[in-house]
Amino acid sequence: MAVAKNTSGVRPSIHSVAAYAGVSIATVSKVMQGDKTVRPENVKSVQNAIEALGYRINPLAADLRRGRRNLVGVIVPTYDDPYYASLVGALERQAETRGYAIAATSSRNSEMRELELVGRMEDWRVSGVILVPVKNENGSSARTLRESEMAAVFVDNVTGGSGAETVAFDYHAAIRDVAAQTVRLGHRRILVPIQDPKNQTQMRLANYLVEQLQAAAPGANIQVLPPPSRREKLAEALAEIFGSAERPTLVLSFCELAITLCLNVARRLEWHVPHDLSLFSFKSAAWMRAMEPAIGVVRLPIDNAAVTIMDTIFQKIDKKVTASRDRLLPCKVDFGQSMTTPERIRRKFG
Amino acid sequence: MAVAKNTSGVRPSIHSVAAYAGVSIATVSKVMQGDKTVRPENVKSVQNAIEALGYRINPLAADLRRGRRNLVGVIVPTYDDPYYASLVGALERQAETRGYAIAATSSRNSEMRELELVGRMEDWRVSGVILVPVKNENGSSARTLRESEMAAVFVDNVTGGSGAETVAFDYHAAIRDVAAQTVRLGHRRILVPIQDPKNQTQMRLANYLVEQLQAAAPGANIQVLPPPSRREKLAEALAEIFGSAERPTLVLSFCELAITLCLNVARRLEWHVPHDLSLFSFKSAAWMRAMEPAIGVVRLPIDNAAVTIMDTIFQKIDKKVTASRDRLLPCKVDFGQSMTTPERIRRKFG
DNA sequence: GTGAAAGCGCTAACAT
DNA sequence: ATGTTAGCGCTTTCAC
Repeated sequence: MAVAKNTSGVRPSIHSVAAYAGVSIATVSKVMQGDKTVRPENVKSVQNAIEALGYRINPLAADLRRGRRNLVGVIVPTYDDPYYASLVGALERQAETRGYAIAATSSRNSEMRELELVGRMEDWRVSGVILVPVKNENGSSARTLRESEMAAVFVDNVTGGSGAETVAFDYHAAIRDVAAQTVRLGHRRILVPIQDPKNQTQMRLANYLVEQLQAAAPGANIQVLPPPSRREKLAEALAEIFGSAERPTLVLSFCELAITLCLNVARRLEWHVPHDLSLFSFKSAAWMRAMEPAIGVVRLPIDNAAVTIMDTIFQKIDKKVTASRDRLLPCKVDFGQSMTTPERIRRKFG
Repeated sequence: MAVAKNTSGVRPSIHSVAAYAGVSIATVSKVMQGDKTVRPENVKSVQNAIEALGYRINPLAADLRRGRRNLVGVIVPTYDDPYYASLVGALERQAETRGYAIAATSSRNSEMRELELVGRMEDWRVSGVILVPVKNENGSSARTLRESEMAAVFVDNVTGGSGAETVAFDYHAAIRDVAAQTVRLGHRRILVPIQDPKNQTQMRLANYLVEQLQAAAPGANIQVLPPPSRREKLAEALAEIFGSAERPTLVLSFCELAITLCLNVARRLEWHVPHDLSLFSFKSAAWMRAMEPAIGVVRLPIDNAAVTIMDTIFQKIDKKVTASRDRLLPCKVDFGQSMTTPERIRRKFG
């Protein structure tokens, strides 16, 4: 039956409920936490009081008293990376499945701010922190975090082997796949555009790619292309590269923009992808999959990652701690139709 | 001078600081809030104690006592929309400028969840809530929010004129610009793909666009294309539309995917954009700007929006309340090079 | 200018 | 099974 809800400005406290129900606040508290040792009729009258008054527990008071909160902090470098945005959403879902909420923050790619945020999480008495580090899990904010009481999991930008709990994507396996396919197809002139030389993880991966390629195809011509100081110059740089006699037959890109610009070059020169130019992107975007031909991409299992991350952090929160592990999640390489052998390219351009 | 920091597991409380400094906790509290009535030497010794002990205020306790928090809740439909993701980041910055933090959550496009989140914000005793409604500012969560003690601002998916405080983008002006340009160029066969018929705001805007076009170009053939049940069917639908004799000369798209697919069609049929097919996208994505020719887009002033939103909500928080207003932010129409007259199309196809 | 004391709303011993 | 009580760490009167 619907009851007239409390309509005054002040929110009812546990005392109001106790008074209304004719019991003590301890009993109300017990009912709130589902304690089984309360007489059914008292449970009933407390529930009535709660309903009538529109009572809701004050988590500030409860958490202050209990000394801990069902809250995990999340720190990502930026929301503007669709993967991080998606990760935050997935973590929110996972946390709520377990009766927790997340406190999401962004470090804006600043290690200094990252450190501040770790401090803020400590102030907020969160149970754990999920940190996607700006750099890696060995910086000062990471150290502070590990030395704190809070459960900590480091995600994505990690080196591993540092004794911290980490969850990352197995980019290396993906890179090996792509390198193998590259060599199998016979490409020997390869362009590798990168997005941001300051992104340590990306640089390590680009280097790993180059190593793999050079090991499997000795003497291959591999050009790593950092972004020019002015973004608009990238188009010019690409135009020049593709105008040269030693033009690449394949682009393996860490940079979304470079993919777009390569498509522009191809269209202008009436090259067809993949027959005149092969493409592959390590960063997946929806439009790349919708293109014809579909651009090959690496896709990250974000939802799986969120599950793994939350499993991991709750093991630590619940003190079911074993040794810390580096967890590696396989990612899916989807070659699409954007890579083929460079034969036609050779025929066409010599 | 560096001092040995407190290294025990427990965090120092205001009592430890008071004891260390040889003053009362009231004095420590005053020093923490910058009260001017404390003797300089006491300020000094309290600061020493804080430094020595590594004291940090417990915001849970402080906020519980004070009855309010320097926190504003943010509820967006999803983080996966780049605009919302970007908005959350911008709001985070703005809030922190004013000494506040945000509590970001996503309603996952569910009005039910939106309502729950409003309740959660109330439980959390936030000072205000910034709500990007799933539907509009007249739903039950919005009503609950307006009836609460919390300052409320509704953003983006709003109808206006409801007496609530709203901040939205002036899509209508942008649509009028695009419609005017369309008519000026002489297009009379126009395709309008939409992303999601359940998105009320988008539907209203699409209808407004159609009205504008029909008013300015009576008898024009305007086809609104909702997404097929299976996403993959969209390519087929487009192929069919562009294969017909009455093929559109212009696509005004509310759907990013449709733009990509139109480019595919154009490439396959060897049509050039804009000479054989004109394009415009109401949703801006980075790759569209990098294309050659650059696709015309509408860009939203997200940073301005964040400033306006925070200004608005702080006026309400600080009780500098006047009447509620509907604020409209101009957005930038950037036509790029993807629209031209349909002359060549007529010549080519009759 | 300072400190004692009350209390924010809750949880958890502990006594009954 | 229930109630009393003592705090959690802080802010804020209000005497002094």
